[in-house]
Amino acid sequence: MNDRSNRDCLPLKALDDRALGHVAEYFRALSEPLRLKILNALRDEARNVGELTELLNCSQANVSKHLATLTRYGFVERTAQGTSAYYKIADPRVYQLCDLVCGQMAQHFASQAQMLGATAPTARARR
Amino acid sequence: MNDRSNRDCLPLKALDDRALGHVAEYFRALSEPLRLKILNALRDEARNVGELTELLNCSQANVSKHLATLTRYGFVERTAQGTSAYYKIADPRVYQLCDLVCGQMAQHFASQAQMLGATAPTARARR
DNA sequence: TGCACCAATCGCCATATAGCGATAGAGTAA
DNA sequence: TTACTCTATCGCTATATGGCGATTGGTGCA
Repeated sequence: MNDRSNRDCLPLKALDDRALGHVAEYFRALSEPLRLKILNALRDEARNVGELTELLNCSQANVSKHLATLTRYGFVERTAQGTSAYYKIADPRVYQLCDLVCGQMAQHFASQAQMLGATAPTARARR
Repeated sequence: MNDRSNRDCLPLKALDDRALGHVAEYFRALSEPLRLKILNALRDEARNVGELTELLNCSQANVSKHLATLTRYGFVERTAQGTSAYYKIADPRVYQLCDLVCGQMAQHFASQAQMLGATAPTARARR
């Protein structure tokens, strides 16, 4: 890996194939609703697996699996405490990502709505 | 803060399940290396499918399919020109997303390396 | 020790999708 | 028209992964 250079940010443009694959994996880690829910639930406070299982209304096995994914990519941190495992947000900047996406989505939907309103009494075209 | 203060950006915290699913889809659209390559190739200029196929060294069918995905989520725009279809970036802010991810990844790797360096004389693990 | 609880992992199934070759369809030039 | 080019789509296979129930492993308590 010839990855010296800037400490905190290589622009996407300069990424080689391997690094680009890592970026893709990073996005993939955020591409599951349940994982986003977990991040949401951890926004203000650390929680253990049982609490998350109850909050998210799904199986404990699933929560554990998704927490493992989030941990692997550095989104959350694990702290053992008795027989429990508490997870907390490791890097709050992940919310910047999500909020940025929300903003772009909102604008995308708005422009789509505008386009539909402007051009189409016969909607459905524009494929 | 349950108010929607900002017009164009609902914070992730306030999203209901459906919207959260959309955010996840958005991230998923960016979770394929080939799609990121396409966005990279379109960073400075519009290109048609044939050009992209050659640049990315993969099948034309794949390029078309991925372009359809990127179009569906509003990342690129299609312009027919003769028998060709030219694609260009629709919202340059997607690069903000990618660069943000790159920065977070870099920091993540750095802290991992530091952790390994502190605890492990056997380097090479790096991941 | 034995029991109770919690979390992580295993095996399995169902689904989604990236990739491929082949083909259809639209546009252009002869 | 016919022939050619370019793109989009179809059918298919292989792979990845989310979800589930069951199990294992670890910790604390009686």
